[in-house]
Amino acid sequence: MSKPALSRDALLPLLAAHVLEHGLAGASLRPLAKAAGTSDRMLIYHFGSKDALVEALLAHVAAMYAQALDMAYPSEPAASRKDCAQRLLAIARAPMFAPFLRLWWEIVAGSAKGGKAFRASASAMMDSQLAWFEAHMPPDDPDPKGGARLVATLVEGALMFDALGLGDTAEAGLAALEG
Amino acid sequence: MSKPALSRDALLPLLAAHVLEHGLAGASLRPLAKAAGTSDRMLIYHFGSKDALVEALLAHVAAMYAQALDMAYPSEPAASRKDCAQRLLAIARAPMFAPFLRLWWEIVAGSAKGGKAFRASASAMMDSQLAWFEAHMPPDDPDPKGGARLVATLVEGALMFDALGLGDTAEAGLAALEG
DNA sequence: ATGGCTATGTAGCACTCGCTACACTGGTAG
DNA sequence: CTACCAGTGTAGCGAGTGCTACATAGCCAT
Repeated sequence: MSKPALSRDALLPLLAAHVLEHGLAGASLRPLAKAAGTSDRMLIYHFGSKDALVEALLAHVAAMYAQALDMAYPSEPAASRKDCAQRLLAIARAPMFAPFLRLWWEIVAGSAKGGKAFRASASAMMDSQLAWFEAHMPPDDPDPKGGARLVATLVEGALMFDALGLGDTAEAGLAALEG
Repeated sequence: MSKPALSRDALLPLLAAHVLEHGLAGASLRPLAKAAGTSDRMLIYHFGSKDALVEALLAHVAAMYAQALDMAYPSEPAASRKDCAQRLLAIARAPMFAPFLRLWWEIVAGSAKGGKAFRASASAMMDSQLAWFEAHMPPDDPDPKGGARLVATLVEGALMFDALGLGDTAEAGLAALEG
């Protein structure tokens, strides 16, 4: 109420940009502060602690991601689930998403290790994505909600292969899908 | 030739155990050394540098993983790709694999960021897994190799949802698969 | 003007990091 | 016996970590 926390909002985009470029793991206060044009002293002042900063940062990145998905909205409806998965994979592979994906796997790893903030951010990003996927399912799909989850599972699996440099395997997997 | 590097082999299992339990990200020399009953001094002595240690460690973990897969070999053949994916997912969810999965997502993240050792380890683990999956495909599958890649994509995607605490979504996705 | 609030700069603390210098052991080869 | 050398313990270096103490500048209400 009385603490509008002005500067957090101004800082977060700059911090997010730095993290998207350099990764979250090795992000320490002084480089982050430098990237945002301020000092470590002020980051702690505004966010209270590094943990709180990371939490706010992850929430911000999730919001950025949701917005980026909206931007990417081209999309005639797909002909089949397979077609849908292949199209969505192609979109996710666009260069603009590469930094997000690099960060995404860090978030998944953090979430797997039990990080609360990581999991919250991951859920937010996944919710955006599932909703977006659901909106792109073929119009004649008998179970769009389940289909979207299937497609999401496929696309995420394929993106994992991409992250490993095994894009071919991802292609082969999707190609083997019936439909 | 003349440097058999005895102790590396004795050290690696202990180091691997520590990393599987505590994660790779925050693994620094002194705790690692303590877990292995030696000193940071000796770790550097035996491995040359921390990077080299991590590289050896990841290779070792990949070998452990391949062996763990063999141990888990129960397996009547599956009735369908869907059945296959669901069975393999159930196996991957067994408690004995939980530490591997936690570490796995760290490796994926490291690989996505371009880490050479991470990628090599990930490829080794993925190769084991693909071979194992291929051996568990339904016997009447027209394209076992492609099918195995499809199933792997599905299982990895589902495991990612698990890591996010969204096991239900993973279930829903697999359930929506035809067959 | 005065006091209190938010915001900021400068220094620094206690700690951990990867890594190294130095001294010393034991065993083995000449 | 001597010389060497792989292996090990102790101590420490320089850099970086999250965070804090202290002083101070500007602003706004009394």
